[in-house]
Parts: sequence; C-alpha cells; structure tokens
Amino acid sequence: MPETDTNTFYVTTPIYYVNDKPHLGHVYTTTVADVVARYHRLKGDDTFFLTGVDEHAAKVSDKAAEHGLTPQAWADQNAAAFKETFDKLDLQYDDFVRTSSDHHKAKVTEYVAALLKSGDVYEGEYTGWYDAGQEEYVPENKAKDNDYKSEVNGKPLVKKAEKNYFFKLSAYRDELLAHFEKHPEFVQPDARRNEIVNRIKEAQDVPISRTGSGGWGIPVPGDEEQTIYVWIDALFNYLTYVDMDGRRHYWQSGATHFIAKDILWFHAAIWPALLLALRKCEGFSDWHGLGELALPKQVYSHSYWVSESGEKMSKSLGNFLDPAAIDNYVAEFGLDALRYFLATRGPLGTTDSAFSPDLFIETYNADLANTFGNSASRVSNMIGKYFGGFAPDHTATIFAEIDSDAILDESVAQAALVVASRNFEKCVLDFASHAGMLCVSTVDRHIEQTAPFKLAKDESKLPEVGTILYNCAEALRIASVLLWPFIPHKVEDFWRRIGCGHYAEALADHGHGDLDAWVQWGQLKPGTPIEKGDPLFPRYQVEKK
RNA sequence: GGGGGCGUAGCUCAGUGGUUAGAGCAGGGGACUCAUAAUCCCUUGGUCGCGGGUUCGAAUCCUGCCGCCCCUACCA
Repeated sequence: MPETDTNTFYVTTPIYYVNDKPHLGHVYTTTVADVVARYHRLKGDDTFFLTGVDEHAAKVSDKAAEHGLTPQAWADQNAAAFKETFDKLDLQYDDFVRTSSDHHKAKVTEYVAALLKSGDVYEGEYTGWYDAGQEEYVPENKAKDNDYKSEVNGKPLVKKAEKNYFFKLSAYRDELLAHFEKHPEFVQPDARRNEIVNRIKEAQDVPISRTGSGGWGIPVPGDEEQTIYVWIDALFNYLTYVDMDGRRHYWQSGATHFIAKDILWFHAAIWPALLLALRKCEGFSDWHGLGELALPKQVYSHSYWVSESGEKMSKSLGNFLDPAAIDNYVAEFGLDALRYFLATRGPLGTTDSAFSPDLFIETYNADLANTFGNSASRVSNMIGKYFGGFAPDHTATIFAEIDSDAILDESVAQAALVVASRNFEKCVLDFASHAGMLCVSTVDRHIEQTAPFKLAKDESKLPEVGTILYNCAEALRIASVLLWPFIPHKVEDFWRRIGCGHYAEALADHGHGDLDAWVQWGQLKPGTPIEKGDPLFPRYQVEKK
C-alpha cells in the first residue's frame, strides 16, 4: 500500500481496563478515533487505527479466582465484551491489543531489558505507607487525609520499604521540556499543556515494578520476583503492536494518541520519556533502518461526559451509559446518529459535556433529519418528478437572482473542503462537520431563491430547472463525502442512490478514498439514475409541552 | 495544601484589548409548497459568575471572592 507520495497516519485509543464493562467513555474515545481514522482513509492516507484492552491488573487475577477461572480465561471473556461493543458500532480498528498476547509480552520484555542495560531502569527501594489489611501501598496524600490509618479497617498504616525497579524520569526533564517547547502541538488542547510542563519540572523517578502478582503480568527481565507495573506495560502497547514487519512505518510517522484527561501525565510525560530513553539503546537509534525511534506526534486529551445534572458518570453513581443504554440509542436513532452526536457535541475540549437526551434529539433533528436528510429528499424528489429520475443536463443558464451565500459552484466545494480538512487535521470535529452541513444549507437557500418547483410548471424552463437541480445534487454529493467520517452508513446509502456506489466500495474493509478527486465539481454525470428512497434520517417526533 | 482549567443569550458553545458581544438550537412573526409539519426570511433574548484594579478602551490583562472540574508517584 505505501506509495512514495502517500501520507501515513497512526491513531490510537487507550487500551481499556478489562475488568470494567464497556461504557460510554470507552465508546466515545474509540468513536472519535474512528472518525479521525476514517477521514484519513477517505483522504487516501495509509492509516492504522489501534485500540484494545489492558489485562495485566491485579484485579483481573483476583476476579478470575473468584469466578474459578484462570486470569487468561477471565481476560478472554472480558476482552470479547469490548470487541463486541466496538464491532456492533462498526468502529473499524485495524488491530485490537491484548496485553496478554505473546507478541506484546515479548516486546515489552525486550524494551525493559534494553532500558535495564542502559541504566535508565535501575533497582531501587520504594518506601511508602502500607495497608497490611489491603496488601497495598497508600499514596502519601491519601494516607494523610485518613490520619495515616487504613481507609478500610482503621488500623494504623506502617512505613514499609521494598525493592522495586525505577525509571529514571528525572534524567529526562530537560529533553521533555525542550520537546514541549519545540512542538507546542504535542499536547492538545493547549490549556492542558501548562499543567504538564509545570509538573515535569519537578518530576521524580517512578517505580515501574511490583511484587506478588502471582504470575499474572510481565516479569522484569532477569528478576522473576518482580512484575512490570500495568501502566508501563500498557503504555508500551502503542509501540509493540506496530513493532513488527510491515507496520513500523506507522510508528515513525508519529502517533496520535486520544486519551481522557485523567491519564494525561502518563501519556504526555512518562511515555515520551520512556521513548527518549529507549532511543539511546542499542537497536533504537536506527530502528530497523528507519532512523531514530520516533516520539508520538500528538497526545489529545479530552474531557468527560457527565450526567445532565453535571455529575461525573461513574460506576458508583450508577449513572453512566452502559452497553444496554447505548444499544437503545442505536435502536431508536441508528448507528450514525450516535456517532454524529458523540463526535460533534462531545467533550473534546477542556470542559465536560452533558449527555442530554434532549440535546441528542435536537442535534439529530436539526442536522441529520432537517438538513442533510431533508435536502437529499427534496432534490432527489424533484429530479424524479421533472427528469424521470435521471441527473439532468446542466448547460442551461440560470436567470434567477441569487445572493452570494446561495450560489452553488466549484467555489462552494473548494471552500467546504478547506474548512473540513483544516478542522479534521486539528481534530476540531464539530467545525469539521459544519463544513459539510454548510454546504447542505447552501443547497436549501439555492432552491428557495431559484424556485425550480415554480419554473418546472413552464415546460420551456425545464433546461434551467435541470441546471439548478444538477448543481444541488452536486453540492449534496460533495457534502456527503465530507460527512462520511461522521455518518458513513447513511452516506453510503445516499451514494448508492446517486450512482456513487463505487465510493462505498473503495472505502469498504478499511479501504481508501480519493477525497481531492471526489470533491471536484462536476463529477456527477448527467443521465445517472437518481433514486429518492426512504428518508435517510426520519425526523424524531417530540411531544410538545 | 500545591498546580492547572472552566464559569458568555432558555440550551450547547464561539469569541484573549478596540466599532452597538456572535453562531446553532429553542421561542415569536412572516413567506413558500419541491421536501421528512420540512425549508427560506425577519425577530425576541445577554449587568460576558461577583467585587476591585490597570488602560483612552476589557468578556479578553492583574487581583480578591464564589461555584464546578482535572492532576498531585503505582488502583488509567
């Protein structure tokens, strides 16, 4: 696939903690990544989209034991639930990470061994407040909050020291700060960068191993007593799954990591520092002949969906959208409506977003039913009525006076492409969708001002009507291409109705499009059968108070 | 306790020093009838959280307060 002039795009989601059930938060991040990945495939980029699950947590082996299963069997079961959720939503990831896979384990072992050899991972001693009842260390601030007593049984915590391996994060402060300086777009949104920069200045070495994992997890190379911490194990997934023949160029092109704001520190500080450290190791300064091991291009940290009353959706409050609730939305409104809402009304910025059923319906009716769906209906209906269902000729002149914001020609297509592209590149998805929607609104205004339905009553004016409707259909076709990443299934239906089914075929099964060619004005051939079909997005009737 | 962010029309949000603060949706009025009671035009609506300060001029910069959120070495 990679041609010399093909761009490469690599996008990831976090790998999800496998003991949780999939919920709205997981679906959201994965949907955002899918929309962006589809944009790149549409554009013709050699694209790789990775998601998956994080399995090596202590709770996984605990829970497995409770259920009388091996940790692996338990993990298999839960990983399948995530896969099923994502597959049902047609989120087209290119591979699905399992941290319990042999490949991942072997690669993590290789990386950590290299870091041990270079000295960036070293043996040290961790001292902290230990809760003997819970068999776990309590962070200093939490211990203090509870007056140095166990949160669970109230017994005093004890100072305990144990051997651990540490990563020399402190040695990479300057390099990290220099990287932030040189690449201001590394952490997005901008506002998030400050808190990380401040914290890097004070960064201490971090422990990266623990004991007593009962064989679940990846051992520290050369020290079977110690297991690599899950979060280090997990971070490496972004690299392990492309560290194989045929995929390494994805890593070198610079990854885009979508994450939620709570795990920004790991991704914006520890992860690049690990890579900087790895770069100095044998075999990574010229990684498989591809040059110095790359750093991620961008870490995009989004906020949370909250309930209507503004509370964080959480398990303990029992107010988050679980797979059943998500299924209900899909059943009622369709897959594309859910995607469109999540991607365009979601918390991509620094502020949390409320998941409100009213707002969902409002967005669905306003953008999908009344704008795109309705415009497609009126144009295809008139072509059916006045031209027997075939795209008309467009050589006649239009005599109506048209305002500048209602003109339909190649400049509209070009402007929409520019706006959509710029915003997709910056991951500003609401604005990216507006580009296509604006194109559709222009069609509605154009129809209003040229009134083809009036002209059609006079047979001598049919050629003019033909030009008007041809331009409308062309603008809708171009809008639909720009909207495909958001509402792929309905757009593909629409394409089949207007003789563009080959777009859908090209994009099927992780295929690639040709955005620049497809948004050229005048691609629709006169004489092409145009089918009206059922409404793409039937309006949702709301009971009025 | 420390660091960071947010608070703008009924709702969701743009807007980081400069004319009477904007958009979409909702509300009101009108037009049209090709269309999914859709669409198009016009329109109501804001002491920009509160108080001080800097400035010729602040939603925008500084400061105090109030409310909400994130991070603060291992539970993503």
